[in-house]
Amino acid sequence: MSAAKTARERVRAEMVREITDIARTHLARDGAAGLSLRAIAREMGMASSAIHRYFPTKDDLLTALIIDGYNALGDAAEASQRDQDPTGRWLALCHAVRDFALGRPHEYALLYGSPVPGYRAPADTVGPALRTTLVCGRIIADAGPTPPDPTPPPALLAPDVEALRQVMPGVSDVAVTRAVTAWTALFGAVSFELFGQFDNTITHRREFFDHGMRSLARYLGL
Amino acid sequence: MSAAKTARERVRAEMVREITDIARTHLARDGAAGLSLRAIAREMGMASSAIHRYFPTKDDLLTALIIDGYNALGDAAEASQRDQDPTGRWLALCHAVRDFALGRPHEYALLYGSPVPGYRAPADTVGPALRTTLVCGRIIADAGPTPPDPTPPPALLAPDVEALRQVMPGVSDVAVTRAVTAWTALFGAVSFELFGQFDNTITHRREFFDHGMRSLARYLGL
DNA sequence: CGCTCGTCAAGAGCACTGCTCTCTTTTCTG
DNA sequence: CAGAAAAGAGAGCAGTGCTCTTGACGAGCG
Repeated sequence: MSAAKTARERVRAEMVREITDIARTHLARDGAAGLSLRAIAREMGMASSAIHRYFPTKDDLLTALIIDGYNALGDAAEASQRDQDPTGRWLALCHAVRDFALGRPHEYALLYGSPVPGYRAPADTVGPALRTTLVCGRIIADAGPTPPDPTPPPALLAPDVEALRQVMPGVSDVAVTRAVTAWTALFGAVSFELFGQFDNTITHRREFFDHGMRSLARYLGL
Repeated sequence: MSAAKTARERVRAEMVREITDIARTHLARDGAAGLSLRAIAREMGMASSAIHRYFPTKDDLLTALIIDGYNALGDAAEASQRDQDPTGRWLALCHAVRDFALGRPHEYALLYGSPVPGYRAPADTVGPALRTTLVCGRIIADAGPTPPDPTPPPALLAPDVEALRQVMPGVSDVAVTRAVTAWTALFGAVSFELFGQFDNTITHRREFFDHGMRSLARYLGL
């Protein structure tokens, strides 16, 4: 009964798909703020008011695009995990994230840039968003023990570390916090490159990124 | 001859100041996309068209706000450098950046978040933007030699490293690339916290950040 | 002093936007 | 087949950035 929907429901799903497809095209061309429901409706040959039947609000459309974006990045991140060497897996993940960001910059900005003002991410986005994080967690968990750190995390952070350990079971406190730092460093590097902070400074972007991520792999004890 | 401007020029400068002040208020309340030239003009009791005499375009207003923002962050970064211990200076810088971001989130987003679509930063912004980076460079340069890294940067990166050494004279190749990685990690951590990636995950944000930055200090060999 | 010219403010107007409301048409269902 | 539900269309509201034209004001020059 899942595939045998009524004709109405099938055409509705098709409309939703067409709307998001066109929206993605416009997003890639003009960025998030350039998204216009009226322009999408125009391109589809329908009245501007009719599009609100499918996405009551522009935020709803953005949410759909964000979920799709997280899933696309999650797909890429998971697909990158073919190697068995932890360092190789980490590097593959890093480059998967970077390639996604460079290939679909506006979509990446939607996910990891400043949130669109007035927009509050609903709960539906956290699941897809977690997929990429889980890939990282698995790498850390599979890599085994990490060299001891001279200053372990303070006791105050114990509950947070415990919660984070859910995505990387069996990992030491030190490795958990280092993983978070490396994780933020990865997205910091990608965002800096994408948002122009490296303009007029770093020319060999890919090599620089690769070198930095290798350095972080050692920092992680991989 | 710098202070003794004509009366017209003085009132003009005052108008520009008032516009940017009101704009900053609106920015803090509604974010960058919520900025409205008409709303600012309304609050000043002037016609919406008159504001274009001072800022021909919305982008020009944004540029002014961005330059002010970089300078405010640069002030905070420089003011944080009282300590003599390299690790202390690094931590002070990190917390200065984080405090700025938490205190003026929309302004931080303007500087380090996704660029406003269609907006291209003019050259006037790179000078103020560099101030904060220079603080970091001085810390690294003052700290002295770094422990050797098993894998130095590839030869291809030599020119980039050389260019980066301008902001941290006398620093080894390894330390230069590590500094960039730590630098991106700092802003990655701040952006993740500010843009909600740590929601429902990390509760003791300040302590977690502090611990991560301390770990990066050791990574930097401070 | 008078006159011109640059600056500034104001108003109307254009082309957009998101969103709502009403009305009609189409489609599914009991 | 008739009624209900869903979808489309159009008009309209309030808002936006930006332009153009029209007047007023003041500073500098002959």
